Amino acid sequence: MRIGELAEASGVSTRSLRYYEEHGLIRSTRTPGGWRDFDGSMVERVVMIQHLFAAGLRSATIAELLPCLDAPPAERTGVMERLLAQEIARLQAKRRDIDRELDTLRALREETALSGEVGTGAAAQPAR
Amino acid sequence: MRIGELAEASGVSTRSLRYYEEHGLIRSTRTPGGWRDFDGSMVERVVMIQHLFAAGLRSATIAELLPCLDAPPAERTGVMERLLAQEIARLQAKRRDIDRELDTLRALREETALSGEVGTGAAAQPAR
DNA sequence: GTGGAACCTCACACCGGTGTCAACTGCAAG
DNA sequence: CTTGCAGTTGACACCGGTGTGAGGTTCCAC
Repeated sequence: MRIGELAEASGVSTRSLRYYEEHGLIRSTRTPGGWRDFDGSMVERVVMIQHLFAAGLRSATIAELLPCLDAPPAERTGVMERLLAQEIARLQAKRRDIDRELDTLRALREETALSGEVGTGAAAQPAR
Repeated sequence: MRIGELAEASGVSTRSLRYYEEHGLIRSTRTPGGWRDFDGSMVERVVMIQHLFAAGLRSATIAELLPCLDAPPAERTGVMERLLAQEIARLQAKRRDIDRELDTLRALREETALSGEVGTGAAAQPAR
């Protein structure tokens, strides 16, 4: 499939797809005329890449991580596992930040609503 | 207190403090010679601003939000409440995103660990 | 009154993913 | 063969918080 199709199928701009390729996140063959030709499996991968970007990973990290998807299990290295663990930890930290700020904002809101009531440590965790 | 002290006390660079002031996040008086003079209460505020940044708020949003901290409750407007509610909603959404990304990464990790097991929708939510 | 640290303003650079424009070429339908 | 859309590369801009440096001024301790 060509870049326009992939863009439409994955919901990512052609600009971004070229960027992904340039940075080794996706691969393509070329037609004799130089047009990119993508494998259908790239749709799924591009979507995942988007998720990883959304999670705050940078392209270099994703590039290191992606071999997990391609390589036969035997070749998966401890490096990748460490990378994964690291990213997971990062996200967990971020999650805690957000929780803390949610607490702050909720306290602020209660304060506003109650006109002066000082919410010391409000904000229980409602089910997600 | 002057900018260097505030920087040290809050752990934020003087550059950033000037930026915060420029964008209305903190205020200062000036000495006759033009040096910034910060109130001691700014330390706490700067720390909070940092947290809000960490949670992904942008300076403009923080600037709109901060009056909640200053204004006596009586003067708090519905606008602020709406803003608060909006940011809370945004953070909650972000939190859900992060949870989803954590799922993705955890699934990837399991896959790696299990050598080829295809994790379709893995990753239960372990207590935070 | 003087040295030097701390401050001032202004300006430019960076990161990294994406938008956008320019100038050019491939491909397929008429 | 022509037309025109879709593709190609390359370059520049943007966002927003921060680093950095130049060139000048203020403050304070000696």
